[in-house]
Amino acid sequence: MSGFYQPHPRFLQAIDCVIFGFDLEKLKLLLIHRDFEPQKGKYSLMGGFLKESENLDEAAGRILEKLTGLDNVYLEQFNTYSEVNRDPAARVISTAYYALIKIDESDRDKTQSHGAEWFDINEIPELIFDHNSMVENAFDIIRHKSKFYPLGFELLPEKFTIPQLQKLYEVINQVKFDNANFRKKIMSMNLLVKLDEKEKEGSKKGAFLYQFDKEKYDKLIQSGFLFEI
Amino acid sequence: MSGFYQPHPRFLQAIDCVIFGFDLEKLKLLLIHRDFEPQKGKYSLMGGFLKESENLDEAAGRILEKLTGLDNVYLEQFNTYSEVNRDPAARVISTAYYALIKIDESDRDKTQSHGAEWFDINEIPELIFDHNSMVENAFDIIRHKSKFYPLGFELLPEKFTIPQLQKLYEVINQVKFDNANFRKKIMSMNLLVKLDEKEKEGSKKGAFLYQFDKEKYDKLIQSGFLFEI
DNA sequence: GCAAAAGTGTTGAACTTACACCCATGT
DNA sequence: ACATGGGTGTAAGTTCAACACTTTTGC
Repeated sequence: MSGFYQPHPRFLQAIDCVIFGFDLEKLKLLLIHRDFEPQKGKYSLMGGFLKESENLDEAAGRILEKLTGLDNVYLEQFNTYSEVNRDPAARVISTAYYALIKIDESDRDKTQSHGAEWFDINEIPELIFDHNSMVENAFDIIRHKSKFYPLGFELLPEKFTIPQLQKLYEVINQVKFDNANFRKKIMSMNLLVKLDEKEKEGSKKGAFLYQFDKEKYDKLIQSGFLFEI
Repeated sequence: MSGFYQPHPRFLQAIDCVIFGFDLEKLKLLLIHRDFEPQKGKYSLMGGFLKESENLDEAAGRILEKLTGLDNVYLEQFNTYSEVNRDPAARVISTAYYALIKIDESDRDKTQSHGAEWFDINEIPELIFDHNSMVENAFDIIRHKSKFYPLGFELLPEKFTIPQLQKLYEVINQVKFDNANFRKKIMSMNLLVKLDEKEKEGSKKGAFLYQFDKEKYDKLIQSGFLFEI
């Protein structure tokens, strides 16, 4: 039974993670300052190699946990990179994932011990191999996908204000929205639960905090509802 | 330089193609009746293994050409499947592509010599391994993507009528559209060139033929236009 | 002449957009 | 008291969905 595939070549299989975060001001990316070979000293995405005992999703989760301490994170495969010389040291196929994490929940000790730093999405340094392409592709995908799926809430704290949510969509789409209209659109979906607390950092008046109601969203989806920003 | 990655395992890397076509009535998929092991006798997607000398896009193009004789086809990677036991014969990672082809241009001799047959998308038989999941995933993606990108024209002959275009979108989305409104929406985009010919098979009156103007589309995109059905 | 599909026109409802305006509060 | 960002209201413009209607032709 195991003889059919003998003549075909085998490849090293890597995983790279494009990790997005939002600090309530800017969209950020978590990058590694490499103190290991190859390309020691440069910046890169967090990555690793696939093991015999796991699938790619599991490997991506393992790698992300190692860096951030976070489990149960929004993590999605988006492309597999396979240029023959993408990695000059060896033929490596790399499957890329993007992760959306809540910065405030990540483990600072872990990220620091890996030499990881947050970069503004508009100020990404030169990265190794094809990692800059991976970042661009991932950003394009979340920009498009965030319009039709409630991805945004993965990047915000559990409790957030409407202006914070608006700011997030503005930095993702690199546009300005009218605050009155943005609010109306979001509210008309009935997906947010208003809390009795206010957030007072951002303004003198303070803004009410809300939570995303995932159960309600799942129910609405069943009945044909389309999320759209 | 080549010693860094030594301890990591290597994997067989396959490519599988979900090949869509439209016969002006139904959305179809090109499947192989396997007369080879493993799983001889069952149906599967067309696939193959990655070579040392090529990347995945090139491999997918090669495999598609072998089956259909077609070059320069709309072909896009959409997911990499890596379950540990997805192929019981060996650990194989498979990157899946979907192709949109014009049935009338494919090489019948080639497809027949590979034992390939067209199946209605709603009547797909049981396929080997995880190929049924691949088909479902690919269909979901083209359904979504065809709303915002002019994918449909890849499936139609060079010259087509508005009712044919409408029928295509109806079978992709499994809905019925109002013909007056569909026509208005398409026409308002100014992307079709009306020809002086009529198509007389489909009806007594006959319908005018049109061509998709790719150059105009590219120009409009530059200036911020959004295609949407 | 009638059935059937191609193609046009009209209308009210729904949704967007722009913008004026009020509210609460720290300084 | 006033500047600042939070939050509400409204009117005009645009798009959308439903459907009535006309056209052409093979039988």
